[in-house]
Amino acid sequence: MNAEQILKHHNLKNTGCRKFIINELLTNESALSENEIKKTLPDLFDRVTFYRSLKTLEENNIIHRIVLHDSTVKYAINKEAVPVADHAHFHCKKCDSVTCLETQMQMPVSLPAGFSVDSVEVLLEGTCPECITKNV
Amino acid sequence: MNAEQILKHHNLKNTGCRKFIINELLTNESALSENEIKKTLPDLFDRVTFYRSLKTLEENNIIHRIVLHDSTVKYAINKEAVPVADHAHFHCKKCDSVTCLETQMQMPVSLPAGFSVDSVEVLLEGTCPECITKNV
DNA sequence: CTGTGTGCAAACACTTTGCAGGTGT
DNA sequence: ACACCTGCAAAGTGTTTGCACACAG
Repeated sequence: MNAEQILKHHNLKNTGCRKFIINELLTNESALSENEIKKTLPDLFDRVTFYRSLKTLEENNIIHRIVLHDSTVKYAINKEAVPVADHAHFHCKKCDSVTCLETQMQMPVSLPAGFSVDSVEVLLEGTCPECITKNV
Repeated sequence: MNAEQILKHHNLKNTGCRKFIINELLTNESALSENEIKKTLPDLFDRVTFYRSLKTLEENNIIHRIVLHDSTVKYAINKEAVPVADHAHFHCKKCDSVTCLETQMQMPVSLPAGFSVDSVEVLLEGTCPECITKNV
């Protein structure tokens, strides 16, 4: 599905900013921050429009938000094959890229009594394959 | 160990703001945000001093920083019994409290090939025991 | 006494809100 | 035509930096 199809499928208007965000995320392996999304065309859309579009896309489960340990926020496309609830994220501290790991997640802790858990987020940090091979 | 002992043990000067932060975190079950720490005495120390003290305490492994999915930051005391690297955090969406779960963590994903992992962070979200019993 | 911590002012980055005008359907 | 999206201005929040003074060791 391309950007226009995705938007139509979610009954959202097919606007420039939304299409642009979806396309940037579709053509990119890793999750992107707002600034990284805008990198190719920095002044095409207003900052505010970006925030509102990102919010809309997130609310409609087209993208998901990833918050790193240093508080930076990145976004990634939701893929059917990789349900948001069930995958972990990998943050490479060398190149700062964030990847959705497509492997299914297991419950990481033995659930303590009395807590009711709605969602689990897992963030791995380390070095990604590209950086490991580069730094030989 | 009390606040002064902790600071001395880490070769840090025994200053008011540092003592205050450590004491607030020691006397509290849950992790606290900057604003929550300051709640009891809002104007005792400058905002900037808080940030610098929090940074120092974090760098010296006296406290650790927890970033929630909504980007808010909380801090918790490092306990010997609960190594930072090995415990998960629980965020109650009802009362907004954050708890360090003292149970040992298992590796949540089957490690994909080629990635080198330094650290794992796990954030559970849901409802805490107190809120569950209250809302009967 | 000396190096470090603190307070104040200012700047910066990120995000939200209100409103007027433009656009998709 | 109408609802909704966008751009601009402005404000709010969280955080950092520079500098002069104060304080702990």
